[in-house]
Order: sequence, then C-alpha cells, then structure tokens
Amino acid sequence: MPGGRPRAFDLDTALDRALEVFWRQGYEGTALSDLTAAMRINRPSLYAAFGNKEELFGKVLDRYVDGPAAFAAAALDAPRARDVVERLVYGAIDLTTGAHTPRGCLNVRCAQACGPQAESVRQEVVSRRMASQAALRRRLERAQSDGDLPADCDPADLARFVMTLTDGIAVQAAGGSGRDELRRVAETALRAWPTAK
Amino acid sequence: MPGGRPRAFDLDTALDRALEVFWRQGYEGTALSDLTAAMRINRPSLYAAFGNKEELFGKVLDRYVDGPAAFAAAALDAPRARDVVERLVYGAIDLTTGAHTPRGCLNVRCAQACGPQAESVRQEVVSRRMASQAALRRRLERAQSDGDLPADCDPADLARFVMTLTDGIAVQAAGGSGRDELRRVAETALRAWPTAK
DNA sequence: CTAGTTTTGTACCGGTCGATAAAAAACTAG
DNA sequence: CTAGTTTTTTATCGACCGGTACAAAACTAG
Repeated sequence: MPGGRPRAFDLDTALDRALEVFWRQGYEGTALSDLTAAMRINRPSLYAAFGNKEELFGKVLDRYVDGPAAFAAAALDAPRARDVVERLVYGAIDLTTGAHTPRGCLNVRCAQACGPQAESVRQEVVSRRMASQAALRRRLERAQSDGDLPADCDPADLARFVMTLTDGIAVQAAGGSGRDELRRVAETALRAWPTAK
Repeated sequence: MPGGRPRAFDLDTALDRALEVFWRQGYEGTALSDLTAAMRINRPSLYAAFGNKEELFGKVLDRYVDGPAAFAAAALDAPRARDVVERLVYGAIDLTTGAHTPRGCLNVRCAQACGPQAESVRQEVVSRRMASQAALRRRLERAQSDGDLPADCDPADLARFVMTLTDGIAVQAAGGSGRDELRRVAETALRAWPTAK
C-alpha cells in the first residue's frame, strides 16, 4: 500500500560512520553537526532514522559489539581458559591500535567521560562492561570445574584482572602506545596467569 | 601603593573545589556554571583569578599531581624497584577508590574524553602521562644498573606494563570496582613482576 | 492523472555554552 | 575626605547545543 520517498542513504553505512565519530570523540565530545557531517545526512533524516542522539548511540554500541568488538564474545569459545584470555587480550590490542579506526576503545572512552547530562549514557556503557566481565567470570568458572584452571583461583578475581588489563591497554592505546609495545605488555602480564601445577 | 578590594575567597580552596568537579565530570563534561557553583564564586572572579576554563584546568592538573596524586612521584624514592611498583599500584588503587573523592583518575578520564574543542587539553594530559611513564622507566633503568632488576628485562616495557595496570585500575574504579577487589587484581598482576633468579 | 505516504532540504526554536562590559563595592595611600 | 586600584555583581554577548516545523520532492497505489 504505501510507498513514500525512498531513503537516500544506507542505514548500516550511516551507523558505521556514526560509530567512527563516537569512537574517536566520545559521546559528549560529539555534536550533532559532527554526526550529520560524517554520516552525510541532514539532521531530520538522522532523527527520523535513529530517534535522537542517545538512541543513535545505543545502536552504535550494538554495532560495535557485533562488529569491531565481536572478538570478545567469540573469545569465550576458545577451548582452554588460557586461550580465552589470550584472545581477549591480544584482540583488545588489535582493536585499540587498528590502523583504520580510532585509537582506544569506544566503551572505555564513554565509560569515563560524563557530565551530568550524559550520566545515563555512561551508566548504559558501564552495565554493558559489567555484563562482559560477568560472562568471562562464568567462562572461567566452567574452566575451573573442568580442571582447566587451578582450584585455588577465584574466577571473579581473574576475570577482573583480565578486564583491568584490557582496560589499561585501551587507555595506553589512546595515549599513543603501539601494537608491538602493547603486545610486550600483554606477554609480561600474562606471566601472572595461573598454571596447573 | 595599591590596595584594591580584597579577594573574598581562597585561591587554593577554590582550586580544590574545581578539581573535585573536573575529577568527577572530566573537562568537557564540566560547564562553567558547574565550576562557579562548586567554587562559590561568580564567573568574572573565576576569569580574573584563573584565566579561562583551559588555564584553570591546567592549574587543577598541577594541584592534582601535588596533592592526591603526589604518591606517584614519591613512589620513585622507594629503595627497591619492587617497592616502587607496589607503591605505584596500591597508591593508584587508593587514589581511585577514595571514599571522599570521585571514583577513577582525573588524568585517565581526561586523556580519553575529547571532542575537537578539547583536543589541546587532551594532548596536555597525554604528554604529562608520558612524562610520568618516562620517569618510571628511568627509575627502573637505575634499578637495573644497580642489580635490583634482572638484566634480561626492558625497563621501558616494564614501565609501560605498570602504567597499563594503573590505567586499568582507574577504569575499573570508575566502573564501580572496590578497593579490596582491585587489591586482589594487583596481587595477581604483580606475580608477573620479574624476580632475581 | 490524483491521492496518500515517506524522506529530503531549509530554516528555525529555546536553552546553554564560554567569555566579557560596565558599574557598584571594598580596600590602601595620602 | 579624595584618588587610585582591585574585586564583586549584574547583565549580557555571539556561538553553538540538541531538537523540530514546514514545505518541497520522490515514491506507490489506484
């Protein structure tokens, strides 16, 4: 029945461009004019397609975890706990030091920046981060019950240790540290990973 | 010769209040109205005493390193490299999880958030962070030549490892991790610290 | 063709941003 | 007292913020 004027841009392409801007500039640091310029659409088109700035950001977060950050969920499928952690850490390094993407991590960046206006956005990012950490903890619990991890380890502590490491990697990458430098950091840090005796 | 109307507020008290706001909200997330409200002065007084928002932020950074973050410079005076690193890491935990201060680290927060407007501010924070890391590297080089650190270690890599850890701690603290949890993380991570064989 | 629907482009809204002009107020020197 | 200096107060500036009203444009259905 209805036709209407066809949309002149691709939704996912526009989302990817918005992701790039939020990734580089954070939520508060990104103005609507930055978004419309990068997405090459005008303001009413953005609002019609994505709601408002905060809703657009939520869709960008989804696209981030399904795209550039998809390695994190996939890492949990590795056979051994040590492999899971290595995939997470080295994946974080690759993500945050990519040649064609902004330095650092969208989630880490937006979990930090926060005036009173953006507090709800920050909370959303923080709870997503906590969910990721909990997923890693459950994976490590499973590893422990499989005998893949020593019994005298606390999976919650180890999960937090790994996330602390990847968070630090994201900060360092945003500050200019390069891929090789961070790989040496990871190699050092992973010496702390418990081994079966 | 000159007298003039006496200033009705204390400069350092006002700076401390500005620090508290920038610490919690970041540079971009803090509006002039937030600052004047917290500092309990009006806008022209702020400009007369501190220049503008960016100059005020620079003075706040100085006050941060001389106050809450002073442990970092002091840690370098510890006798052994291991003590230096422990003081840095546990000091970072105490700093970022203080009961009467915002969660997280002012420097880490402001090195992340950055629209185009605040890029110069971010660069300032980033270079200060790099200077801290270089100071730690030099301290570790000294330790190595003193035989306090194995010869097959790279002080630059170890300094970056420690900063990555403290950066991650700051992010975790901002995300809600508590002091005891982060101390267990630190204990785990420091198992990676090289020991003389 | 016309009627109905959706997107586009333009122009604009009130609110807030960082920053300042101007005058009143509070001090010192003489 | 008066003259000179500095800070305070009030009121405001232009620019930009996120968000929208409105009409022209581009499509489908009949």
